[in-house]
Amino acid sequence: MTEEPGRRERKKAATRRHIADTAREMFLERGFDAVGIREIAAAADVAVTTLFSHFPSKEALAFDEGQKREDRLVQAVTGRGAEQTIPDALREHFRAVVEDFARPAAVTFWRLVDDSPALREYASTMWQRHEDALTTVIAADLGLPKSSTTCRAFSHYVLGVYPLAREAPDPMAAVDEIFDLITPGWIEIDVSGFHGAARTGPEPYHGAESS
Amino acid sequence: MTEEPGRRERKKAATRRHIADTAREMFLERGFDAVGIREIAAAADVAVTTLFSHFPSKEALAFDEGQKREDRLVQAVTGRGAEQTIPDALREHFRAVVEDFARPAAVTFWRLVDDSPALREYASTMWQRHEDALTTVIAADLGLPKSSTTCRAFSHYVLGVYPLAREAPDPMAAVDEIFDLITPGWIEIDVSGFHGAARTGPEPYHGAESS
DNA sequence: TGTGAAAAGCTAACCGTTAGCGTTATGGTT
DNA sequence: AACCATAACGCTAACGGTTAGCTTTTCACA
Repeated sequence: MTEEPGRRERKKAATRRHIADTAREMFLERGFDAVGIREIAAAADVAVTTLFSHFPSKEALAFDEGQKREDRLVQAVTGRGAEQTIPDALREHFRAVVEDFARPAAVTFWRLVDDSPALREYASTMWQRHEDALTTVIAADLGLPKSSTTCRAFSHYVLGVYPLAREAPDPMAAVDEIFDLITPGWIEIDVSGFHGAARTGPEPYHGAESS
Repeated sequence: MTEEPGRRERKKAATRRHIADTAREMFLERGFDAVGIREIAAAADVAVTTLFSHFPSKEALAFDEGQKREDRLVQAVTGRGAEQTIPDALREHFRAVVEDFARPAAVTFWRLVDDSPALREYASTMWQRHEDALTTVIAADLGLPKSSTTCRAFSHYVLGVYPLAREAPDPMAAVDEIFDLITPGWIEIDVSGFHGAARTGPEPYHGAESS
């Protein structure tokens, strides 16, 4: 599956990387809104249609690692230690994310985002998608239906750390504050399983899906 | 202030209503994405520029009562009874919202929204704006800074009921479930004031705003 | 070497939105 | 009663992101 990619796929990946790099440079230099798609395509020496065959939108050019971010989030839940609860795993994950946000490259990137309404909105819809992914993986882990209100509420609450951690004066403290509010008392009200450790063999939910 | 509007403002309001009505009809008949702005303007017999002088975007044509919704939400906090806590006031508010969602007109409207990615995204950014408004009003009510992590986390959590209440099989139960999770134990960890009643004279926060 | 498919390209548009500028109607002021 | 500032509306033309339709190039594999 992940064998030698072959020349074709290597070239494709190279084109993709070249477009993204060119765009990022231009964005950082002149701002997201001040750079047009046609300009980027010209600068990268590709056709506009080629650009859109690699990226679904202009915003996706700037936010390239979005999928990786989501994968890491899901991984934090599925790949947690056998003795670790879901909230603890997520706290650990977000502490790492916050450290990542502090990197100089990340700082300049997020400044770029803050300067563009289009990018800000794209970011918040990205958190939304992450929320869906987190709900799915937690529900699967606990053997609950994806539509479980508690699962959704929990994921929604947790994903709130993204914007908070970016805007708080002390992001790491904000993360801890958020997770400290998830007391056993809160969670145990409805889903005692949340504080259980990782399952060895998850029992998938087989409830009703549609009428 | 709210005196006789005068012929000018009456005509303006009439134009606005006429545009919105025309658009809503067309949307319901053919779907949001299948109707173009130029078509709507032609059907309402106004210029495209006139349309955009009344509504900031195509989506705003469908989502007309967005601002009213936000006002009611804020009102639920500021206008709550002297003996009512913020969570209780919000629970009551959202129970009413859920009943509103059940109206036949609302049902068809939200079906329209669900069928259009553009409208769905617009809705979620609307919840976002509501979140900001709720944070502001709660922070003011409690005399905390707007940037208070707990305030923001709380507002974020609460606003999660909008999508949940729309998608849950039993919306009313979902609302109660969400608010039942807000235990005194949870809130008291950080903001004991959340469970206090309405203030008679709020003491505004005077802390540091920048650097 | 030939063949089929993926990748890249070109042209020309569509669609939401806005800028620039002119026209008319209205409300308040002299 | 004449007048003017301005709000409301209209027209034209464009901008910028995105896509459809179709051709050309590049590669994998026989």
